Amino acid sequence: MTRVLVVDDEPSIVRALRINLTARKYEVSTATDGASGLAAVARDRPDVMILDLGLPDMDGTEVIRGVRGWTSTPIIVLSVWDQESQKVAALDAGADDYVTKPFGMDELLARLRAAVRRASPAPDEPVVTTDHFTVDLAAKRVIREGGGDVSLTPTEWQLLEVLVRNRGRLVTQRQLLQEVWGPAYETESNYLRVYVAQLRRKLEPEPSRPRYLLTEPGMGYRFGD
Amino acid sequence: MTRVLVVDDEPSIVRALRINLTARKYEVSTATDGASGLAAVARDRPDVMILDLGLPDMDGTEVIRGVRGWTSTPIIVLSVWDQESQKVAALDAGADDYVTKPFGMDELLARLRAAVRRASPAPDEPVVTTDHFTVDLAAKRVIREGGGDVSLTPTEWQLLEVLVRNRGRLVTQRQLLQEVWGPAYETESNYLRVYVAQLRRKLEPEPSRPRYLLTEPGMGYRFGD
DNA sequence: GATGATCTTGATGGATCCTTAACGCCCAGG
DNA sequence: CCTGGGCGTTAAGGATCCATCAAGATCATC
Repeated sequence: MTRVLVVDDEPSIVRALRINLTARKYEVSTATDGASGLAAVARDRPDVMILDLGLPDMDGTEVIRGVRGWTSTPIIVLSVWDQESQKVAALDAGADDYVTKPFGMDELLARLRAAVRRASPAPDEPVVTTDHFTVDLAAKRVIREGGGDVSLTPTEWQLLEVLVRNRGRLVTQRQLLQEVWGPAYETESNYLRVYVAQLRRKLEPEPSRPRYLLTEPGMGYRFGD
Repeated sequence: MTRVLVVDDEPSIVRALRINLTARKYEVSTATDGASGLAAVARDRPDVMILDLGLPDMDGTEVIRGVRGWTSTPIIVLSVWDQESQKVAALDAGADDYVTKPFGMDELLARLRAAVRRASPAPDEPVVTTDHFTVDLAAKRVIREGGGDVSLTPTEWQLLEVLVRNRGRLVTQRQLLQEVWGPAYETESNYLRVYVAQLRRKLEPEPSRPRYLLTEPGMGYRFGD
């Protein structure tokens, strides 16, 4: 069954969507602000997300970016203002489609079907290219600019993968340790230092002056392009 | 590698497309007006064409007709005007798909993939050739360079087939075991070692120093060209 | 039922990787 | 000036994983 997450602060809209979507055999979960919306995406792993841009706590594009950082779940944006700039910002941030309030339920359902259909066949894994190397997440390969493959151990690869999937964003030590080593290792920040150093030796042009694997003192690490 | 021709007179659009497409392993060529666009189709023989309707020198539908005169290369049309009539005209002239600016890159990429997929009835190249042997997936045969068939047992063949179909990509042990032996054998990584060794004896010029059947310690195997 | 090919299973040595601890550096605060 | 915390670096063990070999079990074929 297709899971839909509705994030909107207007109770009447949420109720209308819940009724219509449930009647059409969608599994519906809801949130009423950006923060709990992001949490709901992580928790429920919906197949598609319907997001109101006018939330009380966060800017809509921030929510989109927060979701896009780690999943390609389709996002359909709702907004009352028919402003082209806002539309561009939302789409540039990674939204898949855009519906202006007030909307016809039939149109929304059609776009919902289209979004789910488009997303299902091949959710392309990203390929990240820098000046010095290319990371191919699907092939689990790192190719140095100029030919040679870089061979990474499983742990090195997992760590790099988490950082690359969140590229440009800070990833906390706790999050890295949890995703690579598991929840029991949240405090073993020593592991991070060892493995970040190994990755730097293999990837950075000047390992002692990192350009891609950046330290945020006291916080965590960041993959910067 | 899939070749994409971008015809658009807006430098920012061309740049954005070039960056995104190149990062996803497309080969990109560009043109900034209709006449040079038509010339580029003839010269580069792209696998798919992205065409802006608002070109300075020609009407978009004319460009489409010019291309359709001699090839069925898929055409994805871009336009800033969301007018139903123009959309119909472009599609009637022979365009395959239609995207309204501003567009989401994910959507465009999805439509691009769909267009390429529709255009190529034989999705997989059934023959893979290396310097030392040729694998014919359709005929289920391996021919050594210089004549002579290599005879493989059924299990050896299945294993080779999975690796070759994913050539260049890492295939995890679990995936290999699941596809060759079935879901119940996910942990029998011993089987893999035995059969990879047999394949290496039969295919590799130096079985002890593999060139094609590569081990990724802790993760799986990879067929490298 | 005999034979040969194929598949499973176990054992061994060697290579690779993970963990852990120790040390030095830098910087902020006392 | 000293001290402590966070970070980078290195190296050595122990654990894990891999390649190889060989022998028993299974299967197909006649």
